Amino acid sequence: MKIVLEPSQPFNLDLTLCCGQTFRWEKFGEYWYGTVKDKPLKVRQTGNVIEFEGANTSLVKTYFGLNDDLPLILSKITKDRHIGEVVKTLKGLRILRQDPWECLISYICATYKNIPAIKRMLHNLSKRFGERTVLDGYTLYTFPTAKKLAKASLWKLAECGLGYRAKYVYEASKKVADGQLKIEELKKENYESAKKKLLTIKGVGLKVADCVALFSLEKLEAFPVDVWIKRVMIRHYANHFEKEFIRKISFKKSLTRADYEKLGLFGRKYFGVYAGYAQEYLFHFERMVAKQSRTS
DNA sequence: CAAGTGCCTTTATC
DNA sequence: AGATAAAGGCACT
Repeated sequence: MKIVLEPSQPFNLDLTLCCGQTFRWEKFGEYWYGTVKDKPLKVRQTGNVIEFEGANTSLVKTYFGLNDDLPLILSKITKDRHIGEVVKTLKGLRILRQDPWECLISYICATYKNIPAIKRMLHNLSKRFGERTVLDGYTLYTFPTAKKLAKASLWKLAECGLGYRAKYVYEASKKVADGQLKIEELKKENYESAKKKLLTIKGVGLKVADCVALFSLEKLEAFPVDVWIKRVMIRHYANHFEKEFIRKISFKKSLTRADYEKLGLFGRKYFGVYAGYAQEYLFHFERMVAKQSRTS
């Protein structure tokens, strides 16, 4: 099937899938292959045409954020010269609407790991506990359900490379499997309330909760603060904070709860209701710059 | 190439 | 409240 994008609505599939918000898409030839919910999906973009197989148009539009009015969002978050440059460079990157369950487990696993390692963990989990499907001769695995992971042994989860995260994944799986946590329902709640409930899960701190809220619960005002965003704040937004605060977070390796809240609140106040978009643009740009300066 | 550092952090403890 | 340590193991230098 096909979607023809409005010329006024920029979209860049490669950027959207490569910027680090999602971890399980793979490109084979022309097409990107992945699974959404429990179905394999392939997608490619040629200019303003999106071709796909495995889902209906409505799901594809929702999943890839194509219902967002991107020009409006980008104009709202463009508050200064730096973000202006970033937006210009990465225009077309959209926030996905991922499956909340997969997103939760992904970001529990993501703590204190780099992206290649996160991809490896999630691939191992899916290969071992997900459903195997084949599309165009490529083997794809669906993300395992909560029930499936709740029945797995801690030892087998750890074997997927989760390390100490295995117990968090296991506990979260039980909570979701037995209905203690209705994660889909959190979409209906506001940002603060959804975040509060996510924080009751072990292994979910402020950063993970913000990522799940932003990437799967439609909370576009969430502003996750990780090491990269911390660097962005120090490099480009230091004048919005006291010198002493910047000095302190530059020196310290990890943020205190209060430090995190301060940076997150700044992000939401400064960039507004679409702060999450600003976060992802700034995040990806900063990582690209870092990569470039390494290879040059 | 080996060894060291860092990783989209969180929890436990004091 | 804030500081500190510990936690798999992989990826990069």
